[in-house]
Amino acid sequence: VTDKKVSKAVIKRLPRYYRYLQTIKNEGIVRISSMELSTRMNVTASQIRQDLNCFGGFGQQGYGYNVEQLYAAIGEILGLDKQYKTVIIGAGNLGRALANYAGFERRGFNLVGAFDVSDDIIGTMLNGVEVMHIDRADEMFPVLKPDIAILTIPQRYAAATAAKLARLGIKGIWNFTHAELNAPEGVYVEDAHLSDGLMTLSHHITSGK
Amino acid sequence: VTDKKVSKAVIKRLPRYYRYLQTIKNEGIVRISSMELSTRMNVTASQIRQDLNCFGGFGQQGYGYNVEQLYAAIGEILGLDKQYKTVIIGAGNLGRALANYAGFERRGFNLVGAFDVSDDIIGTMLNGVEVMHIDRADEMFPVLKPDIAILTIPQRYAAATAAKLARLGIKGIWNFTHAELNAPEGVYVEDAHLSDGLMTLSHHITSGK
DNA sequence: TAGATTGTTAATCGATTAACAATC
DNA sequence: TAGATTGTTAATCGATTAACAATC
Repeated sequence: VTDKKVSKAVIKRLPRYYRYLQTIKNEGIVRISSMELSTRMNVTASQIRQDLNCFGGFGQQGYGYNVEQLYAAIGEILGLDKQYKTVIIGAGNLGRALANYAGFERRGFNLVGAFDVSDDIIGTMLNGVEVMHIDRADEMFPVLKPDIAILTIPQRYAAATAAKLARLGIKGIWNFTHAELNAPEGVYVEDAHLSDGLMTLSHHITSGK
Repeated sequence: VTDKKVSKAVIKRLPRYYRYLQTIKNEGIVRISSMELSTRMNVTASQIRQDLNCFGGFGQQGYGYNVEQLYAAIGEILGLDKQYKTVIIGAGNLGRALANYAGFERRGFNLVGAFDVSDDIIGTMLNGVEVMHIDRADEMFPVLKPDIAILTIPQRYAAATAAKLARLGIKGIWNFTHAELNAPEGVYVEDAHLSDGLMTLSHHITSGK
């Protein structure tokens, strides 16, 4: 698995390959050619071969790709063979839904903590952990050692909280707030701006696709 | 607001412009040049001018852009001046969280119905509407006339349900399931594959950004 | 009028697709 | 060996950036 120069566009396509390969694997298919896969996924076979080759030769001439093997390889590139300690920052509706999100634990994202500011929420249980006041983060982070923070708080607290998380040594932030966080050094921010999707949707409906 | 040939890349950037302009507007700034905006947003001024020009000349030479006006114009392009009737299909944790999502109503997305299959959930209230059994969709859709369906159900029911929604005349589907829906004719599908974001996040953490 | 900044065309860059030699 | 299909290079396409004339 030797990386060449891998463009951001390629990385963004990997989860999609991974999802399709999972389905194909579950159908009991053992091998697949770039051509077959391209038909299923509605992309060009050329792109598939080009993309996969960024990470080394997974295929075999005259045969194609071993589904199981390719699935595992992409999973590894995506870091899905690892375990991640995760905390929820903001245990409101969305935070709670994400904490209970099924695919979450299964994919190696283990909830180790949850924080909020509301008295109504603090002390309640969330997927096996007790929700604490955010002020206890400083004391708890060295114990919990979380890798990833899921940020589901109001926009106005986002920037300061992100800075604090960075200071406490978080590696990645999954950002569900409206704010754009300019990622602190060493922290990767993955934005999940739900409202952007909603706007794109409304645009397409209104303009008639 | 005359559309030239507008690329998909441009459309996808509009929500981001919209968000920034909202912030700038709230700061009380009246006019802004492409240069100032480019510094804030960390894109090139050239791209901003190019993008905005797809929809006609919003700016003025020697002056820049009127923030209020540009904000309103982009909102209109995104169809945010309209109202949309929305139904939740799958009133589990995520569905309920989205239904209660603050920015939702505010942006013109009005919940008019919610459907599920679980006896525990049917009959409960969700943001002002009573959750019904999905089998009642056929009877209720002609009454409710929803524009958008938010799909938060298990993957295995996704394809069949999407087909049903299309048959009942839905215009757009906000897809939170793992499944890739090949959009039925006349229906726009906006995918919100949350797990993709999580995979990208894990990749970046593991490979060290 | 002079200065500023857009709208727009041309140049560059990157990403996608096509083609084919290598090889299983 | 012959057929199939990859890995990889070259050609094309589209999107981004630079430049500048138009104009407020």
